[in-house]
Amino acid sequence: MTEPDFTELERRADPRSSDAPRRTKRGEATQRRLLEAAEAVFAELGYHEASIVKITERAGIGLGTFYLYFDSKQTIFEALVIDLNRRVRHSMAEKMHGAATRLEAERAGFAGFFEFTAAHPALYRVVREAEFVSPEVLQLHYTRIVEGYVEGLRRAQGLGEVSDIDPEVAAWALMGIGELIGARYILWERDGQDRAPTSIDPHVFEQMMRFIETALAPSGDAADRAATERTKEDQE
Amino acid sequence: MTEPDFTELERRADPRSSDAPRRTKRGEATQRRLLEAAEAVFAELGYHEASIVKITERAGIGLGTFYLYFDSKQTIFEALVIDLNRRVRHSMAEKMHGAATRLEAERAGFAGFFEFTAAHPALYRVVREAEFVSPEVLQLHYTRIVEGYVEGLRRAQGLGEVSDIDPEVAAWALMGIGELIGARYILWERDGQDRAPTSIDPHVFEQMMRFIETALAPSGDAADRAATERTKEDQE
DNA sequence: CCGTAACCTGAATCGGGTCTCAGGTTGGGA
DNA sequence: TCCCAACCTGAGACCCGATTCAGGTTACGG
Repeated sequence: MTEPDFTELERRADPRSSDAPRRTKRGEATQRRLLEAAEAVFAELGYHEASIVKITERAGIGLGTFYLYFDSKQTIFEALVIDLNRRVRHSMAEKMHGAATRLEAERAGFAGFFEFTAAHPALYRVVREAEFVSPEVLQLHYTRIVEGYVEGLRRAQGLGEVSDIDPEVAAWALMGIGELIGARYILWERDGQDRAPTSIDPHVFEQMMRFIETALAPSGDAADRAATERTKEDQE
Repeated sequence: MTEPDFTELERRADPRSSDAPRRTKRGEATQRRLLEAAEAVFAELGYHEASIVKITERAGIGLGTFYLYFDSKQTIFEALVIDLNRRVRHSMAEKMHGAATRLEAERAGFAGFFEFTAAHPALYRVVREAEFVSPEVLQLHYTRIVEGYVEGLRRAQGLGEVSDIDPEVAAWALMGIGELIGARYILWERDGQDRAPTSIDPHVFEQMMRFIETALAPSGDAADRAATERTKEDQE
C-alpha cells in the first residue's frame, strides 16, 4: 500500500514548469485565460472532442501561444483536474468547518460535495474522465479526499462516535456512495428531466445520510441509541 | 423518475440491425470475431486509442468488412458494453443463487462482482469508460443492476431482514461502494504493486461487508432480534 | 524614442483516423 | 458444374488534430 509520489505529477502539471522564464503581467494573464478556456471546453465537450484550437479560440489567443504555456493537451488537462480537486475539497471543508460531531461533519461534507457537483456538473464530469485520460491524476484526486476522511474518522473513533471499522475502507466506501449518488441524482437529472438540478433531492439526501450514519454508528446499544436520537434533533 | 427507454439503444447496438440480410455461418463467425477483437482492443487501449483498423487487424479481417456488421466504432462499443453488462450480472446472479438471507445474497453478489472485476480488470474499465463514450448505455448498465438490487431489497424488507430505507437510494449507494472499492483495491493494485490481484484483499472485503451489513440492518431492537432468529430458521 | 527580451502568431507539416467503393472471392443450391 | 447472392477487400478520398517554426508585435528600462 505504498502511496505513490505525486510531486513529479504536480510539477509537470504546474504551468510555470515550462522552461521559458515567465515574469510579466501579460504572461500571467494569458496563462490564466488558457486555463479558464480549457475548463469551459473540457467541461462542454469532454477530453477527446476538445482540441487545442478550440481552447485557444475560446481564450482569444493564437494557436502557437498555447505551447509557450503548456506542453500538451494532456498537461493542461492535468493542471485543470488538480485545480478542481482543490476546489471540491475547499467546498467540502468549508461546509464541514464548525460541525460538532463527526456525523454532522459527514453530513456537511457530503452537502458540500453535492453542492459543488450541482453547481458545476460538467466540471465534475471532467474529474471522472481523468480515470481514462490520466489515471495518476485521478488517484491523486481520490487519495487527497480519502486522506481527509481517514483522519476525521480516526478522530471520531477516538471519541466513540464511530465504530471501529477500518477507516480507510470506510472512507473509500463513503466516496463511492457520494460519487454514484451524485452521478445518478445530480448529473443524470439534467438530461431529459424538467426540473433544473440546482441541488440534490432532499429525500435522496436524507436516505443516503441515514444509510451512512447507520453504517458508521458504534455497535454498542447505548451508543447506538444516542446516535439515533441525535439524528432526529439535527434537522437544521 | 421516468425510466428512459432503452429499446432503441439496444436495437442500435444489436449487430444484426445492419440493413443487409445476414444468414450464413460465415457471416455469424465474422461478426463474433469482430466483437471479440473489439473487446480485446478496447480493454487494452481504451476507447480513443482504439481504432477500427486495430480491431479488424486483430480479428484478421479486412477493414471494409467492419462496416458490413457495425455502423461505427461507437456502435460496436455499445454492443460490447451491453454484452459485458449481461456477463457481470450473470456472475453476480450465479453467486447469489441459493443464498438464504438478503445479507448473504448481498455478500455473494459483491463477491461475484469483484470476481468479475478481478478476472477481467480491463473489461470493467471499458464499462466505466462508457460514461464518456455513450452515457445512455452506461445508464442502461447501472439501471439493470440497480433493478435487481431494488427487487431483492424490497423482498428482504418484507421479511424484516433489512431496514425500511428507500431501496432505490440504498441500491445506488451499494453500487457506488462496489464500484469504488473495486476500482481502488482491484484495478489500482495491478500497476506498480507486487501481488497479482486475482481477487480482492479479504480484510477489505470483510470491512466493506461489515459497513454494508450495518447500514442495512433493521433499526428497531425487536425487529433486529427477529431478523437474527429468522436467519437461523430460513435455510430453505 | 530606441533596443531587446518577452511575448504572440497561424500557415504548414505530419500523422493518423473514419468511411467508401469498385471490384474480387466464396460456397451452397439447382 | 455453374451461378449468384452473400461475403470480403484495402487503396484512396477525405477530414481533423497536435505540434513546429520562422517571423511579427509589444512594452519597458535606459
